[in-house]
Amino acid sequence: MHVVLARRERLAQMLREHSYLPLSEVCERLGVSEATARRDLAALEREQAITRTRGGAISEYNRRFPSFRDRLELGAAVKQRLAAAACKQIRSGQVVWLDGGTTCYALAQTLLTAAPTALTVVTNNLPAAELLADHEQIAVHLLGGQYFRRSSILAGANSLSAVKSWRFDLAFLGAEGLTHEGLWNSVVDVVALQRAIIQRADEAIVCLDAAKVGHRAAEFLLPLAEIQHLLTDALPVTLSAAGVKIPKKALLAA
Amino acid sequence: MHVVLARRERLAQMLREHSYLPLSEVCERLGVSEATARRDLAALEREQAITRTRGGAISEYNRRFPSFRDRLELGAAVKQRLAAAACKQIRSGQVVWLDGGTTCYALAQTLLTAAPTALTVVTNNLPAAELLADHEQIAVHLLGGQYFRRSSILAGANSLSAVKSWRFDLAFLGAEGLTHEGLWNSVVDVVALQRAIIQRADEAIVCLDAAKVGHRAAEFLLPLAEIQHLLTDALPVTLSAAGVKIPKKALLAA
DNA sequence: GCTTTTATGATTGACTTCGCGCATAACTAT
DNA sequence: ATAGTTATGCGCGAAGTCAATCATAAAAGC
Repeated sequence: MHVVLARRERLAQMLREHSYLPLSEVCERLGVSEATARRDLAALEREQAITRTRGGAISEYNRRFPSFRDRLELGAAVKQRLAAAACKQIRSGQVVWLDGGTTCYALAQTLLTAAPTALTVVTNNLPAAELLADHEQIAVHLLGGQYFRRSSILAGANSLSAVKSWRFDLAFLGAEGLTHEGLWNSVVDVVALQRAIIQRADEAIVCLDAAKVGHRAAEFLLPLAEIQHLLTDALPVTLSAAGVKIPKKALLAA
Repeated sequence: MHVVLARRERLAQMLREHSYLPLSEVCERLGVSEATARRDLAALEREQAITRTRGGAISEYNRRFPSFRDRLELGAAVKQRLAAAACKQIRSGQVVWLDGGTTCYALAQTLLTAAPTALTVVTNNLPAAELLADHEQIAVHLLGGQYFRRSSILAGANSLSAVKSWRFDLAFLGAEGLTHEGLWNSVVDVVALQRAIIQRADEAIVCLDAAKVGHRAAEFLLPLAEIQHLLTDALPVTLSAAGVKIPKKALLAA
């Protein structure tokens, strides 16, 4: 009873390190027959610890950047439209901040293909960093900080002080909500970081899909008046219905 | 001719993002038949861009932390012995630096299972950070810096200044070579970083497998006299044969 | 100690995936 | 245009994978 749980934990561990293992190797490493290996795999899959594939199993598919992929699917089309619009704001050679969250990740995806010339991207968004690290034209810098696996970002006091050594030409920020009061976000550390970034950026662009208009979150980020640029797919009607008054010149077309 | 290469690039891209795709989805997303999808997969596998599995393909297995896994296999048993010994030096509640490289990654692996109580791990080693981020008892902090995919570490000027906000109880360092002159490493940025870390650590432990004794590398790190602790599987005979004279009390048993 | 429960490994048959060959379609180059 | 090259889709047999069943071995409970 206990020995089997330990073995399964070991298996989950192995998968965590190897990301993919064919069944044959699972058998070999665990020293069990195919049948038992399959049973272990099935058990772990029930616990949502791994994902089975024909002939083996993977773990990273679930484990890495958890919930990130799911959220990414939500409103993917909208986010890509926003990302494409955001991409146009970027000039060659600029130093650009990329915020955490799926909206900014979508921008990273767009950059990867529609990338301009040389660019310095600074981010606390680990999936985005992984993605862009491939690109020859883009130098990727990760901000320091504590690693929060849930949100796949770096944040905390160290991030805050790390920002101080940067100046950004352009900063793309995400947010959880937008009301007549202004912008909202859910995590206090993230809000503090975003404020620091805005201070150090020549231009700050808040990227926000229409679904977030009219919603609050736990932490207040910015009053409306201080939003330099808002990039959204929300219609002017939607914005004014929520009491959000933004000067036209601050609105970027998606 | 061109259209097929573009499609394969798109496929590689898709895999980069999804890490695993079953054949059926590849067909669907590419809008081609199974046969063509297989051919594309086979082509990309020949280019070492992806790894095929029965029923699909993965990319991260190859792409993420490239060469890291390969190096990890080399002398894995030795590295694990070193890691186990290193682990014993760690006390509860300490702030520990974990260097880049596979030797320190092995230490992270050991920590994951044989973990003590609460611990703060600071590192520029991305694979290690990913691995440890799961652990409830371990707070993982990533140092800021430029992301170098080849070595899977963060380094550069920003890392150097980020170190200044830390103090470490314990620092585990890797190195590429050890001669009668002292320690060597291959990358200048890494050496600078290591020096800064040593300055800010109460105790610095250099972890080094026997294969590296007697080898130089491009950059000089530390003279013998300044090595506080050396953790190695090399025999005293081997060390003295290479002219490496280390006080006994500085030598940690592997 | 003996019974009950649980875990394991082998076997079986249904099903899936694989790569090959071939015919057709698309694309190049002269 | 037209001949040659390359890419594509389908069908096939071979090989691989899967879940279910069953007999046996190991553990657990009383």
